[in-house]
Amino acid sequence: MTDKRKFHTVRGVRDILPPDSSLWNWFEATARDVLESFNFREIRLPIFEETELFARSVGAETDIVSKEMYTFHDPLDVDQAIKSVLGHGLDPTRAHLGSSAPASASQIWDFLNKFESLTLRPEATASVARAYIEHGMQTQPGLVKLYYAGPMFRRERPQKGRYRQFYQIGAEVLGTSDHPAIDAELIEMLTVLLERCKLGNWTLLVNSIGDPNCRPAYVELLREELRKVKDRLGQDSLRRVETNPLRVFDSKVPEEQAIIANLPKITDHLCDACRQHFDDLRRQLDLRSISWTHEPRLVRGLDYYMRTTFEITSTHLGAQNALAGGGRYDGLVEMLGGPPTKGIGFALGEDRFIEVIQAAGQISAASVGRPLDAFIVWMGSESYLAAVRLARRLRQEGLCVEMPAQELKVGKALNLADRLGARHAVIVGEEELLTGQFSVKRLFGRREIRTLPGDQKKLSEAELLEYLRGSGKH
RNA sequence: GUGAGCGUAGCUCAGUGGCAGAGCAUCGGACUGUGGCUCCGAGGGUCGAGGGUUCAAAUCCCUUCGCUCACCCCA
Repeated sequence: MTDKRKFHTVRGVRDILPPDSSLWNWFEATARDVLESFNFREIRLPIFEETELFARSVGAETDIVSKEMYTFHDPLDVDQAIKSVLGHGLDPTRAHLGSSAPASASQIWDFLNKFESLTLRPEATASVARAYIEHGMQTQPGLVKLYYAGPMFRRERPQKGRYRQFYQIGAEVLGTSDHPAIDAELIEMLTVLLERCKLGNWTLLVNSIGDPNCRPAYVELLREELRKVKDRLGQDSLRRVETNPLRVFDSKVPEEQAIIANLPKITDHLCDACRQHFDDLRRQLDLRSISWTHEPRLVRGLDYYMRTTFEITSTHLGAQNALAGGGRYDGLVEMLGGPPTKGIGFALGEDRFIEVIQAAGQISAASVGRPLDAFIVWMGSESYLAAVRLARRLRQEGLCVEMPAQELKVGKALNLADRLGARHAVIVGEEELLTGQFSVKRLFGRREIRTLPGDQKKLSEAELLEYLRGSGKH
């Protein structure tokens, strides 16, 4: 008896199939090209890290860390941990309590959590900071400019533009300088990528959320103001007044919008240094002809952000309309045990970029995918050998070639070539073996005008190569 | 975690108490050295799953699972 159960992807993750994968590959290649043109270099990072890294950098109280991470324990490590405890004559199920009471499952879990706890990365800035410290990159000349690409994991309910395994490309600038020109150039880089993707319907939002000098006082002010109107706030906002007043700005409750609009703006309460930095940033954007909108409500969710925050939004997406977001995080590296370091970066959502590129319709999988240059039609065992050799030769020359494994009737073969989207059919049969000339037939797509006859010519192998290479470019 | 909508063939869907259907797609034939068109045919289903009502359930009721969108939050 075989189990007939069908396997399927788990919630929130998905397969990316051809032809869509062509568009993904194009996008990634384009992004790499743009980022490297700004002298960013790729850093390849692990998919999982110590849980503690994310807890410390992203913030233990954030949604990401408190409820969205995929955390697990390496069985070997757990085994070792238990043995080491037993070796000290301790019962692992009781040792943590210091009493003889049996431990509950959750207490045991908490105990094991003290040992190697690993987490699938929910974002990658923490990993970059870790790598920067681990490899002593502060000794490198100039700024350290890195980019990464790959999947991230967050356990959220999926919806349009949001997945549990999603893909990000991010760029980070680390070093001793926090000059606003760095921030502006990073944003400029994003706009170049948007142009390369032929996207028009996007908006750049910028803000400054101050630094440890000025933000605490502002947060307190905000809390005071919110308490005055607390009877008009919803449950979510009410809770945030105490936990994290800045988050009230994220509320989408219609009744609260008027209240939010009247709240004091953080940019009116920046210290001199932060104000200067924000003013300079906007000047730097202006001199690059990048249009921006000051969005005082833009407060990013991760604890490590300070001063500059920015976001690119698109009208083509649903509720999850952020294509990319980022900001400055000057204290992060030091907080993780590294040298005092300035830093800024962004992450862009590949899933969302692809969505918007498809909606814009300027670039498609069909237009960037690799075409099938030739389909080889062969007849009889003698022509098969010649066909195999021809296929190898054409492929060596960089052409994409398909050849049926079994002999097909000519009509069938051409029909298949057509449906596969081949640009040419090359016929190898008795006649061609005798003359040394291959019959090449130009194929037209199913949608093209049918009255055009496929022009057919007889060419030697050398001529054939030339012909296929020449007509491949359009 | 919460709410709403939706689950019938590979895809898009019709069928609202009486034999499980259509279009597209796939495969074969008409058509053994020349494609798209046309025509003919075939395969493909636990009607998401489980239970209940009924002579009879894809259809009505209950439960459950899944998907989608939205909230929360973020890329």
